[in-house]
Amino acid sequence: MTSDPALVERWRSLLTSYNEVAGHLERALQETHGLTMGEFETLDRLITVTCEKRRMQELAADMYLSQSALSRTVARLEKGGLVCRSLCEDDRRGVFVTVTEEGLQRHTDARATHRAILAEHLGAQTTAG
Amino acid sequence: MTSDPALVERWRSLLTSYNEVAGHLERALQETHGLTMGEFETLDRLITVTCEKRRMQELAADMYLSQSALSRTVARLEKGGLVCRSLCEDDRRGVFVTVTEEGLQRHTDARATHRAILAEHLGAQTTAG
DNA sequence: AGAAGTTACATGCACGCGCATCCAATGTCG
DNA sequence: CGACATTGGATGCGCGTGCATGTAACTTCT
Repeated sequence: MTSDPALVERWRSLLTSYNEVAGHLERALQETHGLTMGEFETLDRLITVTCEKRRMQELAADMYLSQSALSRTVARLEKGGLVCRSLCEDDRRGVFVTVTEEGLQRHTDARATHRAILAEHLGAQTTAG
Repeated sequence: MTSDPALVERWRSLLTSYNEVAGHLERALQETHGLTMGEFETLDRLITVTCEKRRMQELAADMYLSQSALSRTVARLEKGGLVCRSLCEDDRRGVFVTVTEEGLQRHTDARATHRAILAEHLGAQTTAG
């Protein structure tokens, strides 16, 4: 119970797989599209969703980024012209995030890289490297 | 081919699982034993192995940490008295890393926390949360 | 309405990371 | 032996993160 080697094994696999893929993904996205993995994932979440505007907290709930990390990530994306932050009138604490056309374009470009890296480094190992 | 939603799905699962577990693990290890996840994993590698001494690069190859990250991690562990760095006489560029008794003790303590967190946050989800 | 509590996001701070680079010790070749 | 490339590891630097906190906008309770 307390000594469950299989569990540790699974964790090491997860750790290895994650770092393998994340490392390559981060590098590839960065040097090809100037995007952090978190930035790409954020764009991805923003675009995948049906409604065009999303509030920060919805985004945060959807993904793994902490609230502060998301805040800064969106700030960076906005600074790069990839998204817009606009005030929510219903609840003026809230912030809506919208993808700009440039953001959409960048995401589309980056998606190719993304898929390629996944295929290369995640496709090989069936379940756990 | 280029559009393989299953692959992306797997990646998102991996991402979510990893961050879920890693987050809790990091916090738990930190506040209970004053160890980073990387520090714990390093100790773990050092101890699991049969031979008592390990060279930096062997360690690095075994785990996901980059060379620089490992260097600093070991430096921190040494500063905390958990490992010792000793020169390798055969190749005086090399550095041997040895776990001290205190390091062994700390690892044993932390292992319990480690297992508990894994059971709690990795045991629940069968393959991919 | 006014005070106290809660929620949404931003920000100061310290920290670990990767990359590029530096330094010392080997190895190679003429 | 001396010059050049290579390897093992340490370190300067910039960056993204989480935690704790700050600020503004709701909410609740009296």
